[in-house]
Amino acid sequence: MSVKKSNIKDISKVTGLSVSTISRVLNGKAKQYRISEKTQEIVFKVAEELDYVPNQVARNLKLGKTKTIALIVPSLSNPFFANMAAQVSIELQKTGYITLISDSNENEEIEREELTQIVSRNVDGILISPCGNYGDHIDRVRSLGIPLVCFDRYYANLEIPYVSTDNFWGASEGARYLVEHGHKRIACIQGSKQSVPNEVRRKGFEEVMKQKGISDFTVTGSEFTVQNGYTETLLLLQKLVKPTAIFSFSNTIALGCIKALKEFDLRIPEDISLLTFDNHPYLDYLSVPLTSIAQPVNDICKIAIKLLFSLINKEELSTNQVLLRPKIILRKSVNSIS
Amino acid sequence: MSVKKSNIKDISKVTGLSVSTISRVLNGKAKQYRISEKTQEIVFKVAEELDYVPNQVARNLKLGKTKTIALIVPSLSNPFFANMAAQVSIELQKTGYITLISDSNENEEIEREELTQIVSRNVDGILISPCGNYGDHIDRVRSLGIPLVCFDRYYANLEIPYVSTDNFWGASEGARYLVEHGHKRIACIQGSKQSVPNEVRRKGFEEVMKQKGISDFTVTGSEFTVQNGYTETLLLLQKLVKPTAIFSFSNTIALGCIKALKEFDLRIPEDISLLTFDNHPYLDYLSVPLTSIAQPVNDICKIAIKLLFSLINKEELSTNQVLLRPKIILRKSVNSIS
DNA sequence: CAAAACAGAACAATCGTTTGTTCTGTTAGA
DNA sequence: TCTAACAGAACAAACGATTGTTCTGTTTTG
Repeated sequence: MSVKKSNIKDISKVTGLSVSTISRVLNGKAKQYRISEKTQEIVFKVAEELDYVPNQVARNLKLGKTKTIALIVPSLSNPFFANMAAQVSIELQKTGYITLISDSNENEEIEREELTQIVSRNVDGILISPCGNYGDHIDRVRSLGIPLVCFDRYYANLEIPYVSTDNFWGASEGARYLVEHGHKRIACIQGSKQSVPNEVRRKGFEEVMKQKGISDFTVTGSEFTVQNGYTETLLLLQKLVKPTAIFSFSNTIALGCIKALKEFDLRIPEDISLLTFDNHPYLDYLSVPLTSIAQPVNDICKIAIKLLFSLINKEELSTNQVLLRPKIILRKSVNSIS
Repeated sequence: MSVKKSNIKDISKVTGLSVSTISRVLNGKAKQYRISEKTQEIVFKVAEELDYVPNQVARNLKLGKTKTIALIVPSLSNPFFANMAAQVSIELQKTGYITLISDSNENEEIEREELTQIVSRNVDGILISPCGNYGDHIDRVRSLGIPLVCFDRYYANLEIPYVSTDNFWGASEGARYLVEHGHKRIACIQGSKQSVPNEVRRKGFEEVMKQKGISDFTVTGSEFTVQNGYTETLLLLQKLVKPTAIFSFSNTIALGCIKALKEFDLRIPEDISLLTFDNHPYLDYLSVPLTSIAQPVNDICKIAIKLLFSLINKEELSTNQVLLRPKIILRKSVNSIS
């Protein structure tokens, strides 16, 4: 029943040729080492017959390359990162690479452990959306000479290449959009303060509030979760004077908002407007289609991969810190008020 | 800048001990090979100092084990599989395993290639939700002695262990639920006919139609996609006599239904009822919360992993083909009609 | 015709571990 | 005092590939 996998030695035994010759033929180095056509044919034929597939583990040990990229995200169940993972996996597939995946569960400790695991597996490169405040473990990996690119989340103070959304611009645009629609009492519900994108968004938002001379705004919240959106919205609704618009910093937070608003029988956008970061196919089908600031997920992935491969190939990077502008997708959750 | 990773030889050089001794200490086999306490201390200390992490690739080559599990799904961007992936990744993490992920993109050819890649990497086990009609490539992997478990989708005719939803029961219950709410014209929109779950669901549905003496039903559609749901719903709405209820076989299909219904200004459930397979956090927030047949994703993952580890540990399996009952989550998309 | 040149393939070291076996002292027993 | 027993550690062969080097004939050249 259990047919053992065949290896290069099996081919050697069957053909009577040495393993080195076989290896060379199979790696297309026949010309270079002047191996005869006839020998090549034999090798290919027998390899085929034996259903030979090179043992990558052995190959990797010798070559120091694994044709493997690791992807570390804070939460695979978050559609945003799931999409990233899908993209990356499919993109890497095309180049013969395979993807190791790790969900750090927004836990820096786990992230550290997984990173160690991954490094010990000699991956050729790492794509990571780190979840913590400190990047020392990441920087150590980089100083080990392992190509690494951050995406979405990053460390502004470290010299680690990253690709992310221009969150300042996005948040500014979002804030302006609200203000220009007449909103003067705006509540922002943010995510994790440990996350650079969150901080940048907050700054962008606050900057516009200042520019526009709006003082009646709040920034609350602490996590990129439905629960956080729900809780913070409930708190907002307890206030005597309610905000006219909520600016949510993630799709998950927005869901929480919707839930809370529904419980209070408040309509979007008639009673309160809602603008959120992150796009998702579902947004079109919600009770009220949400106007959202769509991050260029595709481009972020593609560029992150491109940078990573540049590092792997030891090419010079012209830029290694990239910010891409998001796009505001207008739906129906923001009302014009006078 | 680039500090090289240290290996067991470096420790050997620093301590003056042989690599075998160091390996034994580090693997907790000191007692067994009577290595003195003092020597152990030295080894641990130096290993720590050198920031030593064993090279898994070398270890794997020697041991034939990689502490790696591969997960192959038809589409990571489908929330259903993304959730699976998140679950699996986190679950495996706990046992020191790491997850290789592959998105076959509903393409059997890609699935084959990825499978080859994965096998060549000596993974310890494979979890797969196969996307094709034929399981020969899967069976070949199994006959290679590589532990493999199918989940969600499987091959009923092959002796490959699987864990899935009791789709017959789920579809029957769903169908009964509709009939008992007075529906007599029911349109079923199915997904891929290549998928066993789809076929089983269809049979469950048709069985109930027969039992209940309902002849005015249809089964159409061909893909688990939004587009398919959209198209098929549009077609249904062209008919002179429209169905009173639509039974969608996936969350993606349901989204397509909603889109089409919206375009026709039809309300759910007043004008037409909608029942769907798959649950998702978003379903609660849709314009009308969808009543759904929730697959026990968590349990499927846990059991699939359990089976896989049984295979890995060469334990006897009492059962290796498991079907778990889904749960109908009542929301508001199905109307009672008289 | 001897030596050089070359074609064609084998040899052997290596990657970083693990592990069965062997080696070297010291201690205990007779 | 001699040997057996044992503690403590080193040796060396794998695992399956890759690759610089060497080997063996045959052909070409002067």
